[in-house]
Order: sequence, then C-alpha cells, then structure tokens
Amino acid sequence: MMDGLSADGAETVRPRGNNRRAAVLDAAAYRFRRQGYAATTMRDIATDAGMLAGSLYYHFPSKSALLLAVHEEGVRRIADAVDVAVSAVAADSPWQRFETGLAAHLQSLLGGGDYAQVVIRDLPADEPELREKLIALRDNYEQRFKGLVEDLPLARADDAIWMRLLLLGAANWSKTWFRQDGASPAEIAHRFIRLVRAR
Amino acid sequence: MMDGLSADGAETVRPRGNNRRAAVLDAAAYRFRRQGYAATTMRDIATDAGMLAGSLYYHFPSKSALLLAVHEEGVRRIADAVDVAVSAVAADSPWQRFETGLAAHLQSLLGGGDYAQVVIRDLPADEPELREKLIALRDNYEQRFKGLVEDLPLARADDAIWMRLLLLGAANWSKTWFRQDGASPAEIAHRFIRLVRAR
DNA sequence: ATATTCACCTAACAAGCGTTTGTTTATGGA
DNA sequence: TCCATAAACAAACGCTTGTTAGGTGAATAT
Repeated sequence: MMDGLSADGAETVRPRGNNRRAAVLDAAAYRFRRQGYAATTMRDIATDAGMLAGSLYYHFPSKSALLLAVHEEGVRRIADAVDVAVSAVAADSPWQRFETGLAAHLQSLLGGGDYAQVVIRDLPADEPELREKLIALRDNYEQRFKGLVEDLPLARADDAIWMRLLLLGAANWSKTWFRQDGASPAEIAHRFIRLVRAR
Repeated sequence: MMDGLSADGAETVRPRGNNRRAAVLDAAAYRFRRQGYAATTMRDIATDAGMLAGSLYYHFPSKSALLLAVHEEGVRRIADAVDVAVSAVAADSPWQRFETGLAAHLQSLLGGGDYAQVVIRDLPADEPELREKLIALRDNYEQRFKGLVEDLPLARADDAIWMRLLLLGAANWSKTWFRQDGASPAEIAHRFIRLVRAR
C-alpha cells in the first residue's frame, strides 16, 4: 500500500541511509488516524511498513515516541500550508486573509493527509508528559490564528478570541460530518465566514 | 425488560433487583470519559464499581455493550436537558430558543457529567457495527437542532444547515479549551450567538 | 424447611500487548 | 579483501487484556 520504493530503477537494494524511517512514520500516521493511538499496535504499524514489530525499535525508541513524531510532522505540515496560503493573499482584506487561513486549515484536515488528522484527534490521557508535549505543539500552531482574528473589524475587542474559538472549533469538528462528495474545504470555509461576517 | 422497581422505603440492605447496574454504568462512563474506550480496562471499571472484573459480566455481556449503554444514557440525558430548556422559553424569539438549546447542550457537555462527554468523544473505529449504532444515536439527538435553526430568520434558506454545523461543532469542540474558572456554558453560548446574529 | 435465584467471588484461560535480546544479512569505505 | 555499520529478522520476555467457568452465601419463594 504505502511503499516508498525508489522510482529510479530495478534496484532491489536500498541506497543506505535510513530512508525507511519515513515509511514507518507514514504507517504510524495511517494507523493512528484510522484506529487511534491506544487501539493501534506496534505489529499493525510494522506490517504496513513491511517489517516486524521489533524492527521498529531501530527507528523509534517507543510507541509514544512514534506518536510524538507523527504529531510534530503533522503540525509542521498544517502550519506550512496555512502560512503559504495566507502570505499569498497578504494584501487583501482581514476577512479574506482569515478565510484563506481557515480554508488551508480545513484543506489540511480533510484533504486526506494522515498526519494532519492525527494532530486533531484528542490526546491520549494515560501518558501525561507526552500529552503535555502534544498540547504545546498544537497551541504553538493555533497561535498564528490569533493574529488573523485580531485584524478583523469586530464590534468589540474581545470578540476576537471568541471568533477564533468558534471558527477553529467548528473546523476541527468538521471531520465528523465531512463527506468527500459534499462541500469542499474552501466552500466550507466560505460558508462559515459568511455567517459571522458583518452585513 | 421486567423491571418492577419498588418505590418503597430506603433499606440499608440491598432491596434485591440489580441496583448495582447503575454503579457499574457510572464507573464505565467515568473511565470512558477520562481514558477513552480502548484505554479503559474492565478491571478499571470493576475497581471503581467496587467489584471484580468477572462480576461485570453479570450485568453486561461485553465491554462494547457497556459503551453502548453509556452512550444511550448519555444521549438521553443531553436530549432531556435540551428539550426541557427549550420548551421553557418556547414563546420567545427563534434566536433566543436556539441560544437556550445551545446553552443546555454546552451545560450537559461541560457541566461535569461523564455520560454526556462520552457521547461527544469520537467513536471506536475497530468495531464497525457498534460504531453504526452510536452514530445513529447521535444523529437522532442532533435532529432536534435542525428544527431550531430552521426557524431562524436567515438571509438564505440553506444557511440553516451551516449555522447548525458551525455552532454545534464549535460547542462540541469546546471541551478541549474549556476551563472551570473561565466563561460559563451559558456565557459561551451567548458569545457564540452574538457573533452570528444579524446586527 | 427446602429449593431457587441473585449477585457476586475466585481462579483461570488464551490471546495479544510493548519491548528486549541475540543473530543475520547487506553495504560501503579502508 | 576485510570489517564496521545499517537495518532488518526470529524468538522470546513478562505482563495485561477481555472473557469464562464454577463456586458461595445470603435473600427470596414455595
């Protein structure tokens, strides 16, 4: 399924250097997204990566380290997508910038990428210190939306914080009702913004 | 099925009839909320209920049956709370009714009740038929909000569906940022409604 | 008084868990 | 060619999991 075989040629051998680490991470992201952390076994991940369970420990020291790595990669991807999208329309109106950021956020979330969805799922409660790290990662990401909402022309200054909670919350929740044959991420963002934009 | 719960006196001895079933369900709801379904063991639940793991099977045939029962009870509680709250302000404006319903929904969710929060958590992916039942339960509940948003005076007719997704989504997501010493559920509902209400 | 039912306990089961250990194979640099 | 290293395998480790089987004493029914 997820392979990572080089496209260069008929070499069955691997070109040295731990390029299978990415395959392991992909497999973990895939399983964590589909089954959640607790319900995913190391043997699940190993099977998808084409190796045995014990071999995973060459690349990662533990199961929780795998989750942390998936989260880090996921946050990095969403953050990059949002930053690129927003900076591309920097000259436009605050509402347009916010909508663009929201659309990029939704696109990352709903566009099929495993990493992003793992970030959104709620965190494991049984490993407190891991939990803290993951929360810190997500907080760091959501920070950039604070700037976007503060630029909006709102009736009250303290509306900004509620605007962020309303829109980002609804966006994160959308994974429960989103259908591939329904409204696109960009369309969802537009519809949501319409409802809160002053008329 | 056959119940015949007596409404008679308060004996210190157990009045026969499986009244410890409720204690088991409470323990399950508590653990499922705090740790999630997969990370909760039957021994966890049994300990909290003051019995041994095997004894749980006198009251429930399996772990998944326990989750289903918690969901059913949770949906019943939230639905009742919302219905009671909304019917108490039936004469008011559509916006007021919607806000009241949303506040009741948030109150159930954030007010410390374990059952309600279990309903909101995302569903176990590894048991498909159980998953279907739980989704059906939740869909059934959310149905009543469709009526509330359809009464709102909106610019477009198809805004209603988006209004519901926006507000309920943000409400369900609020469990990730809600703090006991911050805004109350009613306050949150009011703030959210303010942002989408035509000015 | 006797029998039955209830609500639990004790004790185990097989399966699966994350992880560790020792070993093997392939590779690239000296 | 020789050897250090990378990246895997094979097999087990101790432990936990959901679940089951049979037993026990008290409460109830006959």
